[in-house]
Amino acid sequence: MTKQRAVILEVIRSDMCHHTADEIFSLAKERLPGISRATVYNNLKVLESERLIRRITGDSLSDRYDNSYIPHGHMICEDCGEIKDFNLDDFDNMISEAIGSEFNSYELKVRYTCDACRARCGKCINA
Amino acid sequence: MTKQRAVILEVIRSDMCHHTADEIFSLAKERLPGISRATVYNNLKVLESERLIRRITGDSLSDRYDNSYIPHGHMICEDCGEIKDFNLDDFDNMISEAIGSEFNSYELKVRYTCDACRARCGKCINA
DNA sequence: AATAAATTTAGAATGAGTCTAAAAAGCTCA
DNA sequence: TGAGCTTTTTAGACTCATTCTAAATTTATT
Repeated sequence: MTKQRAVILEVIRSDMCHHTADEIFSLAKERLPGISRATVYNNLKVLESERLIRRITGDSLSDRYDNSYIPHGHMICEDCGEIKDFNLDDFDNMISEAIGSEFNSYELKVRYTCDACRARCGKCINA
Repeated sequence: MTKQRAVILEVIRSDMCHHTADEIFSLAKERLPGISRATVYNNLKVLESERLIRRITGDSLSDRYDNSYIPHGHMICEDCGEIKDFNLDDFDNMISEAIGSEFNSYELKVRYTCDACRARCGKCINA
């Protein structure tokens, strides 16, 4: 565990946001000004292979990283882009039954409009 | 509906595979040799906005396209990469309850090892 | 300390997808 | 039909996230 790797892990664990590699790079840079982008990418891979974080794909142009390796649902507001975690009871068993096999992991993304964005009347000039 | 758009839609509908934009471009080119990559990308967007196809992200480097707009699960073998569709009973209601809101769409990907790949003994020389 | 192995770094390279501006094809309605 | 307008297509330039590379540095091992 190099100091770079430790800082990257701390950055990811310091909040519940789902940061992009570039955001993680910027945040890590505040503490290790010399850190390189490649180091961030390298370590994100290592940390995921060590099951300390989880990459989540397809929410935006760039991948994001979750501070938990354990699969769970992500709900994404299509208006403001906010991503929140959620869980489904007994979901692992449901999936196994549905696909007729054990599985390694899953990714579940739900796109919706959050309350705050729904409250805003999209048609108003003052929206 | 231009002839380019029609051919692209036919390519996607002609099988149950989940093709990449580049595969669709190659297949369309067999029928319309002059077709351009940009046209394929443009039309994939148009077709999805018309709810005739669905883009699926994060399975590989490039996005893939599903010949159905209706959300359903994808099971992806981590060994051979094959993607198959599957469904979960009453899943829409489950999600709504879990997130406490209506939603627009979902994406569900399960990574596993398919029977064929599991049958192959990864350690054999003749695998 | 000496050697080997792993990590970091900067910058070049890759590649999916987007953008642009000009040409072509489709519409519309007189 | 055809003049004028809109939409689509095309080729190629461009963007940007990510990967690769090779040299320098750090860490681990004897």
